[in-house]
Amino acid sequence: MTSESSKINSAAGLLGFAQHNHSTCVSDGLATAETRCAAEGLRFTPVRRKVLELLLQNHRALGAYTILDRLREDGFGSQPPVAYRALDFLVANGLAHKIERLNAFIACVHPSHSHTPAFMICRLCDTVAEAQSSSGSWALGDAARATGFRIERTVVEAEGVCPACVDKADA
Amino acid sequence: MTSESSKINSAAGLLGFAQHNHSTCVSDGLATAETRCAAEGLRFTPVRRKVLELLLQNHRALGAYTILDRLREDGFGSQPPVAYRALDFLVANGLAHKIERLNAFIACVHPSHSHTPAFMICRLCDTVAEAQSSSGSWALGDAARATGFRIERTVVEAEGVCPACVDKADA
DNA sequence: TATTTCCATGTGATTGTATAACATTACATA
DNA sequence: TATGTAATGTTATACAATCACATGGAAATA
Repeated sequence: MTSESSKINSAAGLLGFAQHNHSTCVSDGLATAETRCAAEGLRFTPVRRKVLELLLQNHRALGAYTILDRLREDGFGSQPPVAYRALDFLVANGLAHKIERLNAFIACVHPSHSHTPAFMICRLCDTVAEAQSSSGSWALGDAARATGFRIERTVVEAEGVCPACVDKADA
Repeated sequence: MTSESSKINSAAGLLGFAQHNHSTCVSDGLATAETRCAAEGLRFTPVRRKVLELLLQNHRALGAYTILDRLREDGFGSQPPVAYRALDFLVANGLAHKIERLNAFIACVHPSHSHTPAFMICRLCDTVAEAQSSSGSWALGDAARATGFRIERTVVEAEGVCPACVDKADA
């Protein structure tokens, strides 16, 4: 890696903030998940599929109980574990991420390769954009290596105001 | 900034993992807080002082309800808002930080200057070490500037195994 | 095919985290 | 003393996450 910028997707590619044809996000996401699960012998069951579909519907993070409500409407189980188990599966297999700052979940935008995700959260419109970085590229990595701390997972979440909301914010 | 390492305190200085004379941590922390509050016209009340003292007692994050229990033992109010308001005050004034990953709180180890904190959390002994970085130095900053996203706060938390626990982890 | 095994789903109950809403008290100052 | 403000206290409730246990179906094995 030559510069810090190289570690992050070009800004124009940041889904969520950028204009894009959202109609394909859901279908593409589900198709990718289907393929991946088949390839790895994972069971992409109806509940799991439904939850991923809900997460893909917009580039916002959904709380577990919001998801639960939608599941109930669709005739699935209505107790918390139903949602949490599906979410655990999706997160464990890189199809979704948990946004710790919000205690909420979002679909992964590039589930194909393993990565250390980084997020930008707009506090006004709640849109969440996922940036990509290679693992261990953060400055923390240096301090960790020096101390002997073994990093297993890293949470990087920036909170602020997205381009579309900047006008509102200054008003 | 010349290299990534320059953004983070030298590893040896990472309190929490490093050997240090802990007996002064509490008293020093309280004294610093006292001075700062006086200087800035903030009221360092008994509850707030007690909560900071509890947080300073070890380099671990405490949940709000653990704090609440200790407050009750000391004759303070025992309902959630009592703890949360004190914690809000401490966080707002840079005397403590919230560890989002754990939904828990920890005393700041260098409350003197404003900073964007970064944490290393040991999943075995629950020790949390705070590293320091200048704001905007993270790789995310580049992507943010390019997109037009205005970062107001950044959460950086690494989870893993601390030097002291590495042996246990591999067993 | 029958059976066993494993995994996923479902439910009820419980614990933990956080805030809303409102009443009261302590303190500074006019 | 009267008044405004900040802090504290209490009740109740919303939201997040997990435990324990029962059921059912798909896949593997005999």
